Amino acid sequence: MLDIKFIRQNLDLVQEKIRARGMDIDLAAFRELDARRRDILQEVESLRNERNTVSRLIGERKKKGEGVDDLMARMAGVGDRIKALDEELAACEEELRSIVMNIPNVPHDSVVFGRGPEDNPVIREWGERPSFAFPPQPHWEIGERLGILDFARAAKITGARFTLYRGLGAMLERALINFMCDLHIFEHGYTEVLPPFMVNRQSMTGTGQLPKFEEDLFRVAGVDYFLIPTAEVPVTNIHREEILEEKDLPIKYVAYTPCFRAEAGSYGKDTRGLIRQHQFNKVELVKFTTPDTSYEELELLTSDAEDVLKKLGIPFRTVSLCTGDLGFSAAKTYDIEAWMPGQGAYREISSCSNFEDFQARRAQIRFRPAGGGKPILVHTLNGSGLAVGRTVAAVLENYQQSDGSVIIPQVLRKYMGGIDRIAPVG
RNA sequence: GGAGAGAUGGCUGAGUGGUCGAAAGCGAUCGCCUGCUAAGCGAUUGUACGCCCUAAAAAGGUGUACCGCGGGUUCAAAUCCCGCUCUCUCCGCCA
Repeated sequence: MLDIKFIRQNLDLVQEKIRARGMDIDLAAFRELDARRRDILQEVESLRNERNTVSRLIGERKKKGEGVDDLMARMAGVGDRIKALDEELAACEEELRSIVMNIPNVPHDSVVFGRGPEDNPVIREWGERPSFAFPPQPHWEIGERLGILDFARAAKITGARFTLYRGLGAMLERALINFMCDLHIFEHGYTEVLPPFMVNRQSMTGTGQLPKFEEDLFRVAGVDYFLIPTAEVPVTNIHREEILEEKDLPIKYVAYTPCFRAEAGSYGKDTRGLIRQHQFNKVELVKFTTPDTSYEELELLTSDAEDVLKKLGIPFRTVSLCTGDLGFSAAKTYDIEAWMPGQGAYREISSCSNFEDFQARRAQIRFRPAGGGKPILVHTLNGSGLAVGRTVAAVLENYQQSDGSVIIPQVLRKYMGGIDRIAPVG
């Protein structure tokens, strides 16, 4: 969420930035509620002041054995008035809060204006797209033919948008998870964490999934817990309501977790293959930084994620999301898109964002400056490093051979007992 | 699942209705002392939201709230009552 004071002082700017995102929120209601809140606050606080003063006086008089009837009479009804005003204030603040919680982050100045994905500028491209002497197959066909991806049985076990990995397919997924984690831990200096896969409502609110996006989440029956849609949620909330030390920043975490998404409203999109699943594995990078280093750290984080594709030898391009495509909480986002020859398209495989203090304010994550002084909100960043299922898809499509087999990229072989190829059975 | 104990500031820990935002200690910061370090002495040391001051901010002044969370009783609640959450101990069950 944005700073209420910032909204109050920059009402027009905020209004304009919301429009650039293609949203329309009327801030007139904000202005009105904000003013009313301060009026009520002043009234109730002066009443409280009176009550505190008189109560103290009653205490003193009683100690001396003097009468207090006149003071008691004066206080009659004051309590009720305070209570009534408190209720009014609470209602007012609740309304104000729901407006502010639904205001998206302000895009960074470097983010270009645009309506949707087609307006995202390409920042860089890497790798040479492989050429094939045969029509390259999409990964779902490769996977089913090799007997390593079984969508039909997953549908029987659970339903649509689930996958059963089998044999070397399961091993490939697991190898990728280990390869990615090791790379980020040993070469990029991240600390590994393994968080809970369910979180409470407060955590979901802290990172911005709630209150606005509840329909995208799986909720656990019986308790108010949610399955995590990304490790960003539990990992960012590690430091919720904490004051960190500046010397400890930046803090860099890497976490492998499964992710669970309801994918409401995506019917008919990406119905085949590993691209859009209700459950998928992801290795996530999360950083906590000072405000003046967060954009450098975003570049580094993005390059850490790109490094995975470079080491796997998979061509990709990196785009910067335009205002119309930017997520609710992000100030700036780079999407890394892997080349998928079987689909003849680049597909998102990682999304790296700087949230500035938007999540930190909701989650109250601060740091104490090195020289002392008041705590300052940290900047939070995260990015996929990478989405594992989509990486399996990219490996299958980029490394497919004319005989129907798939070569295992060199860097993964030590994670697969030396196996260098997935060959068709028989 | 059953029984019991607990939750107070950066940390330890006192406080069972009235000048308690909260003793004491530790830690931290500043100053003094000291050849250096240590020790010693003195001072300062929570967060949020209003208002005043300010061009604005910081600083300062002032008010209010916060002693796990939410309600209640009372002129007055860290303190009494109710509900909830979490932690610990014991018992049961269990991967």
